[in-house]
Amino acid sequence: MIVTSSIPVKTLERLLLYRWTLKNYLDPENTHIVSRRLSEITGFSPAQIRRDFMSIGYSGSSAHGYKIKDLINAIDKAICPHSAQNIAVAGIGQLGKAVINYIQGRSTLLKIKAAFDNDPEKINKVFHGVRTYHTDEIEKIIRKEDISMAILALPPANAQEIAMNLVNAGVKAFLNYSPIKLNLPEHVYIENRDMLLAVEKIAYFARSLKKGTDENEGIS
Amino acid sequence: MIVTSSIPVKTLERLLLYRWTLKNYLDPENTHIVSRRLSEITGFSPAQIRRDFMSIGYSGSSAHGYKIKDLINAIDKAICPHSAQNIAVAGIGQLGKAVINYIQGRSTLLKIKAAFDNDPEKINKVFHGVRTYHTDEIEKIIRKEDISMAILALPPANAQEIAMNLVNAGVKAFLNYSPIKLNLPEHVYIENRDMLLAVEKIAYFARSLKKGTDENEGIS
DNA sequence: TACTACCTGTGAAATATTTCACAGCAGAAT
DNA sequence: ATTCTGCTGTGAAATATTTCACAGGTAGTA
Repeated sequence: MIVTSSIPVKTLERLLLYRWTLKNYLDPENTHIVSRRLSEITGFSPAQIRRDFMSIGYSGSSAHGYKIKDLINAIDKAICPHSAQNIAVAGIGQLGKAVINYIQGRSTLLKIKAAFDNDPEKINKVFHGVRTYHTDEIEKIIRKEDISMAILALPPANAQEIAMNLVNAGVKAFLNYSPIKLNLPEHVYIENRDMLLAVEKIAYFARSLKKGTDENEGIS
Repeated sequence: MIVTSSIPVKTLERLLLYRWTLKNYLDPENTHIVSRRLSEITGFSPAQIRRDFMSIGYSGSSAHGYKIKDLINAIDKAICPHSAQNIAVAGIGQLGKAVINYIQGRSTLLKIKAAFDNDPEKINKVFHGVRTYHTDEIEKIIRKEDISMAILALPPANAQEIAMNLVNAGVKAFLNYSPIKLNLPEHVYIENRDMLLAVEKIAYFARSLKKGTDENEGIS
């Protein structure tokens, strides 16, 4: 058995997107898909798609392309959880609730099991099946619910401290929507999703494309 | 004068982060910064940081490093708007409101000028200074307010159609939080931010890091 | 002035990622 | 059975991105 090293992050991201796309595409009419078609849908090149599937060891047929059901299974095996992984949301303001709204129920194995906040008003309220606890209870609840991931949707002032508490309780990976650079131990994974930076990024492209007759005019 | 071609996307992202970091770092004590220090804060290597600044033509001093104020200006000149750019939010549910909450007021030149929804309950309400209009008015409002960018926070069912209406009205770039692959003309820029994919991504790392004594065990 | 320490800017090397291009296969058609 | 078509898998090339490593600069110190 070949024990390959880990999948490159970019490949991982594409695989997740293929998986999601394929689930939508699959129906009795469409049991198979060829790389060119998937390319049209996702925007990645056919060659890249084939290479990505190669990287997880899935082979298609030269006549019908890839069998969608098997392909999804292969992606699952390579990069999706085999057992439940539980999530906490820190900060149960508008964004925290939006995240719960958005995530909860969309995955069978990834579940939000608790929310944390320090506003007494919010404690013990249940939203979409998620109970909010006081941040003092992080240690206890994280261990009790076996939570290994957290989504931060907090005001920046508290984010660092609360993230550190979560790490100490056993959280290994963060999705950080708070506009702050977290300073956490090396072994913790952090994915930053600052909305303002995202808007600034698209603003750059909106400008480049504004009057552009061609696409290359980043700096003038 | 050298008219370089456009900045690579990854460099752009880092520059935006430097800019934000530097703004926080700047105070009477810290007028200058060296690449090593900025590396400690941002996690990018000193060589990369120097090269990024090189790419926008900003030079530091070999004695004191980079003068923060000038550096921020140089980044502004290279990648930030020189005049106002207006934004619309499509879908004024929990996520749409969270986005407005988060963005509005954090940038002087990027402003959310309108929201769209088709729930009659929401029309004409004003939230953080942003009025919600019916989606039928997209064409009119986008042109009136000179909006070139849109943030999509809609249920997937409507997203494609509304995005297309926005494009027809003149929107050039999208930040898409709806879990859907948009099919829009080539010249439109789309930045996808599906939250579920983001969670699945961190879940992958949470697993790899769970019991790992070393960091390379993506597939076992 | 001379020496030290530490920094930037950058060519060149290293690495990572994507694309090219084609051999080889499998079903369809005749 | 043979030919045709269109697809996958993949070595090799191309491209993009990051790091190395060091020349050269500037301030501080004696």
